Amino acid sequence: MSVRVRFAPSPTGFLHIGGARTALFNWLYARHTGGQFILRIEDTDTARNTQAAVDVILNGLRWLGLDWDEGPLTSDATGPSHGGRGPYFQSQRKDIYQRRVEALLSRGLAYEHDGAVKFKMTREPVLMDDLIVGHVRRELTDREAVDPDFVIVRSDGQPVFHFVNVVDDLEMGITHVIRGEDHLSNTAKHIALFRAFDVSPPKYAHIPLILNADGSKMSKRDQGASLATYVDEGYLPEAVVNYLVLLGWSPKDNREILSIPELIERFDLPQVLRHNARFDMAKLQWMNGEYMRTLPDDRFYELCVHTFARAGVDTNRFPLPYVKAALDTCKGKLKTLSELPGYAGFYFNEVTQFDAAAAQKDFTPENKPRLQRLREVYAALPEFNAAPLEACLKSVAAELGVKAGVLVHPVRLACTGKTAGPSLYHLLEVLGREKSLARLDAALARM
RNA sequence: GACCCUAUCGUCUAGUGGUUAGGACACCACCCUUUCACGGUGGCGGCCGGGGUUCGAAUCCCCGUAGGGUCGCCA
Repeated sequence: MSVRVRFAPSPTGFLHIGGARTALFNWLYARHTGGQFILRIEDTDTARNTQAAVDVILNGLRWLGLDWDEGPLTSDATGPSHGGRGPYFQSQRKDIYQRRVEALLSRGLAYEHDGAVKFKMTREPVLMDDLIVGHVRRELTDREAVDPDFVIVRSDGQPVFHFVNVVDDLEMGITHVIRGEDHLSNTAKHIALFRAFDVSPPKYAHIPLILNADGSKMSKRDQGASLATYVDEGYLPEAVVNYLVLLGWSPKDNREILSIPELIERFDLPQVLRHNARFDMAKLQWMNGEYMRTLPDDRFYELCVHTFARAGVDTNRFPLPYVKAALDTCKGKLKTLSELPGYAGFYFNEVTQFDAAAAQKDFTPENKPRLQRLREVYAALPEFNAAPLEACLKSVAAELGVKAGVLVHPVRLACTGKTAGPSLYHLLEVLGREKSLARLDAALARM
């Protein structure tokens, strides 16, 4: 029997990073086994479920590169979809739920109570055999001992989560339910429901949760809880995917940077850990830097141009070769794209602000004649290229009897406004003689 | 309160009875580079506690403790 897994988010307006990982694990399992990955939208909460909220989910999955074999094609609940087990929006499946409720009612497995419909839950402990957690014997809690039955249809006619979730998994032929461990206790209810329908439940695999850095539960409000944060802050989807998969899963051989094809080949449920993991932003940053460094040039340019555009810098005003040359000096030096405008903005904007502490130290009266001398030499340089620029600076330093750093630091500050940035000689070459000398002059005027 | 899950460096993890407890991120030092980043070398740092079982426990069992989850006419 072919594997069928699903990701069934509720469109609340954002995609939780934990949800993204759940989707990833499901997707990887489907791809690993040659099965189907199904996307189902649990939009029963009509009050807050909007089409825009569905787009957040669809776009988030697309950004991560998690394509679904069955599910909606657009965020329109009544719109087109892929697959023969639709509709894939719960809001469009009311008659299916209705039929299932009636079936339970007619067989005496559910009953009406205060206008709602309650399911007759088993009084016995439920045994589960989880692919990750193992054997679990779920006893009734004290509250459940008083009344184990639970509502499956509210008095307003709306079926509840536990019910629709099970009915859909059943109708859609889901074979493996891979979801967060927060659902482990509820699984007893779900298993009982499957049995009431005379079908054997799917296999369950409960994955550990992602916690905040301090070990507390990661909720919507917490920094970094939304996938959008990583999109906005210039992370690469491949880095996010790689980082996420390592939270609760291990390839067991000390390797950490793994490509998607490698992940698909190696991912499996038995290697999923049982304990929760804390989110470590520093490690994600490191990993993002690793991916940034190996990005193909064209994609790097494209991402950089977008990043500048979002920061209000239109790089299209500059000749393409200039833009590319400028970006080439940044390649491999950034951990995230969001650092780019601050790192290389000087290529596209005038430098009006200088690092205060550095200016105090470098823009001094005694440095003025030194910089003036270097300016003269640079002005007369036949070729304004990195190699001669470096050689010249060094010979001027020697002539002046100072270390190269004495000239390097003020020049960098004058041309970029910062103390850190691309290789000095290469950035001067890209900037060109005219701009470089103008910036030197502006700095000299301040000394 | 009840029920369920979990527990190795600060963090992510390897480890399934015998290892000097390994790797990665972070941190520190040095090298490379007169910026930053990368890279290289070295360092710091861990089996939650207590009982068992065993010739021998990070590994198995029990009890604590701690963290997380669930007990809704939320999903």
